[in-house]
Amino acid sequence: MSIIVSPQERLSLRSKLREHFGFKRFRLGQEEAIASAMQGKDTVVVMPTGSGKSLCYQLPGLALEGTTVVVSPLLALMKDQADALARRGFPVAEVNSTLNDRQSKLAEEAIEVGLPEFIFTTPERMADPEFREVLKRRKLDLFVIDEAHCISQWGHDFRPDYLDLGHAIDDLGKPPVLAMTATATPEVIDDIVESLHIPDAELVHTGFYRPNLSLSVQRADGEEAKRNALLHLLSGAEGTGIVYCATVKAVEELTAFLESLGLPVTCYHGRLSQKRRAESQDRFMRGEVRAMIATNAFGLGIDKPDIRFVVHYHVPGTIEAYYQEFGRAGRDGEAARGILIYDPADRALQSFFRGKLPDAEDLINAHHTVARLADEPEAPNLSDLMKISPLPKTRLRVCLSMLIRFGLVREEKGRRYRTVRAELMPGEARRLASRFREREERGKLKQHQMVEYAESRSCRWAGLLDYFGNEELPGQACGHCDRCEGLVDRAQVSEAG
DNA sequence: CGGCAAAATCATAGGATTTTGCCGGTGCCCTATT
Repeated sequence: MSIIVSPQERLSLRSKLREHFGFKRFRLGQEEAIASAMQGKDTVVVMPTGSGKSLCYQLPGLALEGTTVVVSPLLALMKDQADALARRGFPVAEVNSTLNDRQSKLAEEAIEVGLPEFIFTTPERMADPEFREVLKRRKLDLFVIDEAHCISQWGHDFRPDYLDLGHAIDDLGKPPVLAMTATATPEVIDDIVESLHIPDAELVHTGFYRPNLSLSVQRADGEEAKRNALLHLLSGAEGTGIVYCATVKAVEELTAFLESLGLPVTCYHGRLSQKRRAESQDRFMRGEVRAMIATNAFGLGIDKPDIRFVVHYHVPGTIEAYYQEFGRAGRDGEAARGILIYDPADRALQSFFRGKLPDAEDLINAHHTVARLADEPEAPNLSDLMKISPLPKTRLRVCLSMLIRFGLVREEKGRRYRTVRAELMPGEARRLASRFREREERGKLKQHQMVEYAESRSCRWAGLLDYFGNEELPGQACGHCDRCEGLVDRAQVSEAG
């Protein structure tokens, strides 16, 4: 870490910590991250879940003069954070689709007069030039991206506005940027730095090792074997945990199965109504169930310190996803377990989910769709385009965002689109699409590395730390994974003998 | 990509084999109805 904190600065930061939050001391990494942000530097913070990342933006946001913008991936997450600050008496504003016209107007007026200390919003809002105009009238002291790995994880094929944050930051006059995440490989950090246009960012990294989490992999072939393995685990496990499945169908079937055996479980996935999600999450948070059966929709921002186990019922797509998911266990520092139930047959599903980035044909299709409506008096918006496009909605949006970045389409007021040129030639489209090949190859490799982890014969933690960038274990073996528990026991026996 | 089920084919009439079709996660936001 290259951030120097002078003794005076240290004193001043600590007094602010006491004054605003009532804490006496900083936790690992916080002081460096805060000092960097306070000095107006761009900063990337990589800290495990539950180690106090939020404070890294809250303290500078309060101490510095100006308004702090916080970009969050989920409305629910945003609400939690905004409410927490509001409870401490700090003025906050949320800007997102939950506001009606009147509320939007009020929020905008409040921002214009500089009332909120913190403004919480989404990458989609940041892509709106009109909203940026409102922000431009204020002095911004810090621009925060929470869960910044989403840029790399979602930006390319799911939420393209994540990739436009760099443009938004430039447009706002480059306020100091603070990007925070719990999970990032060196490549993902590069991705973040590049797409936010912050090449000289300071990196504050507290490491990935979580000695209270013990890891294991259980091979089980076929549904029956997997169910038995899970039942065995649940019967031996204490406390509450999460069981991750890859599909909604699997979540529902497994939940029904466990309930039929009288086990108190609940479930969560993206196809449940908001109401049922909230109910299910509440039951889990209150510890009323043994396990939450869920897809990867469940997890971001879940702040339950005493999750005792995380089981993966299907092999996840990448080691990052895996680390992030099992990492939700044991935030209280007490012992907890991460167990992967591994059936090689499940790999196929992840190959599908890896999906493919737009190809030349998709780009031509999207461009052609915009061109077809060029003669209309008003430029088409997304819903106009969707009516005549052969592409599904998300793919169309991703293609549009790419075409804008390539300078082939431009966006007009009110999220309307016009072609810059009447036609996109196949050769050119192929050339553009070929830029995504490398990313696709990387995706394949990442999936392969997850499989290698599952099939590995060496220490699980050593493998993970190596994946995240050569971090070393404190000792030879971690002593708490299925691969080296035995070794340590034997070593201790021979020492004793 | 690959598992699974239904449909089609083969070959010589009930059943086995091959082919085809379908499905699968994550959330902003906006708009039209209740």
